[in-house]
Amino acid sequence: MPQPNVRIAVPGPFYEGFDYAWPHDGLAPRRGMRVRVGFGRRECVGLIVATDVETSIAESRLREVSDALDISPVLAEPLLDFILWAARYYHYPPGDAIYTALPRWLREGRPAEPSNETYWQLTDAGRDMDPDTLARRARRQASLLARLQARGELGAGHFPEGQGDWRGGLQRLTERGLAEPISRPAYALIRGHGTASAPALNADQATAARALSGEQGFQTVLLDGVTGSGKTAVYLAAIEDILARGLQVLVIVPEIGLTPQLVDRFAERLDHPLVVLHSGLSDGERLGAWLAARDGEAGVIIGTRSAVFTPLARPGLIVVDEEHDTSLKQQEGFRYQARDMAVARASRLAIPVALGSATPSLESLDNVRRGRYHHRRLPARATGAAMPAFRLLDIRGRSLRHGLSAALLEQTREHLDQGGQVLLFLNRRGYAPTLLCHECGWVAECQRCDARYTYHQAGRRLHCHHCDSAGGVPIACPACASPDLRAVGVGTERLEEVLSEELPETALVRIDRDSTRRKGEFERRLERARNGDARLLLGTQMLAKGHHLPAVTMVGIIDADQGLFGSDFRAPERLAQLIIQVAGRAGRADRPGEVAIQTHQPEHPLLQQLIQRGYPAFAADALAERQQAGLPPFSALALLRAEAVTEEAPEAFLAEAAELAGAAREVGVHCLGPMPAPMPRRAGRYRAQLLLQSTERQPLQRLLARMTPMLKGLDHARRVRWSLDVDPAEML
DNA sequence: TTTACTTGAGTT
DNA sequence: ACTCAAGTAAAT
Repeated sequence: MPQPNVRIAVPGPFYEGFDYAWPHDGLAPRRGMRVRVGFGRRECVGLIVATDVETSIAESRLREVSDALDISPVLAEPLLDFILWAARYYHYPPGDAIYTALPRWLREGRPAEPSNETYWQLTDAGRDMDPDTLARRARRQASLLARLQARGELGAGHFPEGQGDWRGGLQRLTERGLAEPISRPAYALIRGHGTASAPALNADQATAARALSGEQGFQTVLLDGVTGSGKTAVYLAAIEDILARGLQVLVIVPEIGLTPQLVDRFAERLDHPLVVLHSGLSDGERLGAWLAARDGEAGVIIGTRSAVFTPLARPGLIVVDEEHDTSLKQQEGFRYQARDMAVARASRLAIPVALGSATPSLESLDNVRRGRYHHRRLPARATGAAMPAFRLLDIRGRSLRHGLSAALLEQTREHLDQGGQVLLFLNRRGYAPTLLCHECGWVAECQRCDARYTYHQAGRRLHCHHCDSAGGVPIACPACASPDLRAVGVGTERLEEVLSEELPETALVRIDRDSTRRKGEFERRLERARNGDARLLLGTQMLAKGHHLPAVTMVGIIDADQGLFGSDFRAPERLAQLIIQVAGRAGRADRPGEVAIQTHQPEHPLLQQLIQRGYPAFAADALAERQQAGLPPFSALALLRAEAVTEEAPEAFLAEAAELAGAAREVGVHCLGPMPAPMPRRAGRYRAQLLLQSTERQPLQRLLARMTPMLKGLDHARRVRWSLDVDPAEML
């Protein structure tokens, strides 16, 4: 009798599964179960992607599955099919795609069960015992008992690392019969208090929340509301509805930095256990949270982009917050766009999905125009504060004191004098982006990149922001020996120096990656900004994203020009989003805020449109430009990148790939390149790229489906590292 | 002749 | 991706 065969997805660059015989004595194979298989000379953990397979592999060469690792699928069929669909869409090997969706412990073949955690509860005796009556020598036990009585339970999570011998104390309480240890699955649940009451929603918010409560099945709702318009209140109202119906909600947020505030707010409001999924978790916590989502223990799952592949026992709603944010796109390995995957997943699950932003991506706005997404605007500021007034500061021909115009400084002074708080934004850290010899023009350049070194005065170092290499600052010019080396251009470090000279009385806090490197420093500085200790705030985009700074009355953007000249066609969109997001920090309280933007391009039409008529008008114009130029969302792009230590290999590989693309003869697909990457050499490697552009998605997808599996076999394939980026977010 | 590194083929 | 065999370059 022939054995039933299974097809296994194994990790590695394989676009097809591998067939294995299923052992006679084992349980029935099912899709989504993990197996251990011999693969070549090694063993690996793979996933059953098909059963009852008619294999074309000769019986003599067909190997048998070594071990079944699960008695039921770790990935339920709909989720497995969704991941496989995503892998096909991005032309990424399915085995690797499955691996990115699984917690590490499951990839390693550990059982798909939560580990056990021990926690302590009071016994009846412990409940009645007054901690003060414990022996005077047992101070630790008394305090533990008091904490137990206050909290109801204590576990490892309640004690920070290295906080004494709490285990011993609880052990003693156990011996006295006052406490008892309980073992339970470590699901990493955060208990909601459900104490905060629901704020009254205005009409717009209520309509939006109703659209998300799921009666209509799948629909995509673009929640378009300025900062402070109460998007979170809408999420929460919809989430409460969904939870009340016994379903779960998946919330995708762009970055870990934004999570604590959001998690706190959710926990205060919702009377359901929730879990967070982000890169800061230990492997055990991650598995616990993942299983809590899969087994329905958690009502709300809040996570960064990879959470879009989390299993859900009873899916009811997906929320993507800050849907325009670039960090929703994974930039290495499995390069998926989490927002797009959230919409696709919601569609398969027939549940609603909310995309929230004050500055929606042009892609989403276009989907609204095409009738694919519902547009829900939340125009009114829930707090009632007026929108900020914008002002362009023309700095052409003006003398700048280290990048700071007299007008901007003057306006800053006024606001400070009137008791306001001022936020200055400069997206360039370090002291100066260039170190130049005034005598001969020599410039300090990174040896491994086509980039200049940034001069950091704090550490007296030259630092490359692209490859992280660093060097000392030369005392004299290496080319002409002149000692006259000058820092040219402004970074946040220098701006801080200038500001503290100009405004010596003003308490200033700088927030960028350098000043917040120490653990907890970011929170400390943010707190100084929030409580008003610091009157002048200076920072990079770290400061721009999602932090509530209610006292800010003025925002200054030091250099808007970078965004207007950027090589990337999305640069203006990013700049506009940044300006609006930063502006959202201003004027939240009683006084209207002001936003001043320094630029050499005050007549730039997109900039004009943005400040005169707002983001929607800007977006309409920017979309029209995209349509003119045949750029996304009016065409589909895929970018094939290659890099190598030799200069020739990437281009040679891409030339071969271009030939493959041409041979496919897909009408409407254009092949541009090979061309050097915007930064041709980075970290000692030469980089080039090939752009595939198509008016319609379908022919491009067909082309990629045929071409990608052949790339591995190209003559130069082994001489380069290549990657394919479907719907690239940045053209870098 | 031995040993270190590169290159190519193949994984069911 | 990973592993092995075959091939080549340089150390003995």
